Amino acid sequence: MHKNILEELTALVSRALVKAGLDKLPPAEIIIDFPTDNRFGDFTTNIALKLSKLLKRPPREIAGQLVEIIQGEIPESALKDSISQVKIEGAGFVNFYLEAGYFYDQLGKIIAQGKEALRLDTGKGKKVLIEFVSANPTGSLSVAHARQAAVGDCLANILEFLNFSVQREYYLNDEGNQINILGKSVELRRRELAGEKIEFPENYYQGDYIYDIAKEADKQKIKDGQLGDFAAGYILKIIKQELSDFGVDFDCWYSQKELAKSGKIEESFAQLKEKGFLYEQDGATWFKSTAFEDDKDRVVIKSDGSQTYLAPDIAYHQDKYKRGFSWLINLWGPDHHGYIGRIKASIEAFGHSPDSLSVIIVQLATIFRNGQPVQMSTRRGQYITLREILDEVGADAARFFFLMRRTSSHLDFDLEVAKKQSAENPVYYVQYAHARICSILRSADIKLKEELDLSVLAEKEELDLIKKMLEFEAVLNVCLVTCDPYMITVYLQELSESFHKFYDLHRVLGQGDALTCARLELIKGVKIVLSCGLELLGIAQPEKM
RNA sequence: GCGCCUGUAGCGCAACGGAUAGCGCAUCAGCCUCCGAAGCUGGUGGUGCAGGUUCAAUUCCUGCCAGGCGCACCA
Repeated sequence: MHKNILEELTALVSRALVKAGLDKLPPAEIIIDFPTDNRFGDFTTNIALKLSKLLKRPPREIAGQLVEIIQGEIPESALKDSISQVKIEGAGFVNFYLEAGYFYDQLGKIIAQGKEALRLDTGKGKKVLIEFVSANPTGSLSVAHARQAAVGDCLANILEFLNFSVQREYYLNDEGNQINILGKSVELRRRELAGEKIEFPENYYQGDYIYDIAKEADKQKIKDGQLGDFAAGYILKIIKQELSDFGVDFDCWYSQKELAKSGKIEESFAQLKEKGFLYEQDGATWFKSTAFEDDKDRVVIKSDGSQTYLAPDIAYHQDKYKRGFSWLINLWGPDHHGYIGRIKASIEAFGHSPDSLSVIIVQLATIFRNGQPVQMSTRRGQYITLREILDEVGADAARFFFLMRRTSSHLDFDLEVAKKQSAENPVYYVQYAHARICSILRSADIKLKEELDLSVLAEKEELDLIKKMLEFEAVLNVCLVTCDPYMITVYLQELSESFHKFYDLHRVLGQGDALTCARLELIKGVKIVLSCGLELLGIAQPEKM
């Protein structure tokens, strides 16, 4: 049995190319793929089409030469029992048709090993730090944070599954201007509660939660000067609880205050200065980010002597590398996209490759209720919070909805649809397939002694289902390459569909021992893959609904 | 003005540059004496506009049109 059919086929094609003297393309150009439709075989490669221009020969002629050599190679290869046919089809595609036995072997492996059979060692233990949410502790988490939380956590799950060593981190903005304003907001509200007439500035935090904090601060007799820290601590506790209820747990809460105290900011400035990337102008200190493809240089110390937000951020990213991470992933809101250039510039200034930092811009989600967008204003403290979404639709539906569009796309999230327990709601479609399988397994009262023979699974729907299961690892790879978990949600709906189709046409129970037994194993396999995918999404795998 | 994201069926969306562009809702017609009908089958309906690259473009590039968001010595 082969660990990975894609690698084996790639190797086979590669050898054939060498033998034919046609190895003119870099090895990475050999791509073995799932065909768009399974009437074109089980795997396909477009290599002949790619070579056509280079060799100035018709693609089908090249394909013919390759197929001939490949057919000669097969008896010597590890795939000799698996490949049934290699054919040229269409414009010059080389399509591989596999023996059914291959699929039975793979199914058997999944049943025997469970989800471990689906695991890949792509990461080889590489240390990756994924930073996400990182909202200021000045109010409840918004919808935007909620989507980032879902995407970040799920991406981290996938990377862990692919054997990366992942740390989830939340950068905590626990000092600075916003915290000062937060403290003053609480101070004013406290005086108001004490009966004093106050003017509440527009740029202060308007939400009602400030009153709650003011009451608590009063009870604990917190001094005015401490209110910022007190309020931030109070809110942070709420944020942690919200995230935890959403199924998102961070390994590290990185405090900006601690960073400032550590002297690391000054240290990074000293290094930048030494390298000649800092200069003074108009009374401010500037980082020469234009040396690295930023639009303009950026102020790090303002003319009044205080630091901009960029100052600790430069040191923070530098510190990520110092802690041993070789791949940094940051999830930011779309309002931060202009920030990418300067942060990449800073890591380059310290000699790191800009490619070692992946910045993922998570586009906004618009909340709808019955088809009408819900208006939001953060400034006035009027926005839908993660807490409200959790209370209204639950963590499972919320996570699935946040993940089911490409991360770079806007997302419409209708609370009423997410609440519906019907086909309109894809999360139930997938969970229903899982529950249905569990139900059949519960009804199956069979203790068969007969040898299990999966080869009785010869129906089209049975083979389609097995093939769909085997696509799972390719889906994980797409998630890795695109740094986007959403493809899993698409895949799980497809796998569920294959299962429902099978279920509708073929009965599992009461089909005679041999067939029933094999079909039970088949649906056990589907359950393993569904369950694995749902687990990566952070969504429950219900046995009953 | 500049930058980012998005234009696919009446609506919401899918398609790693690949072969006959898929799915849900809506709508029309069917499928439960039988493992869960929260399911399945069939019908209707199609890539914003104009160029370019490619053997091949919904996908990549340029321009235009339309929508969303962002453009601080704020964080």
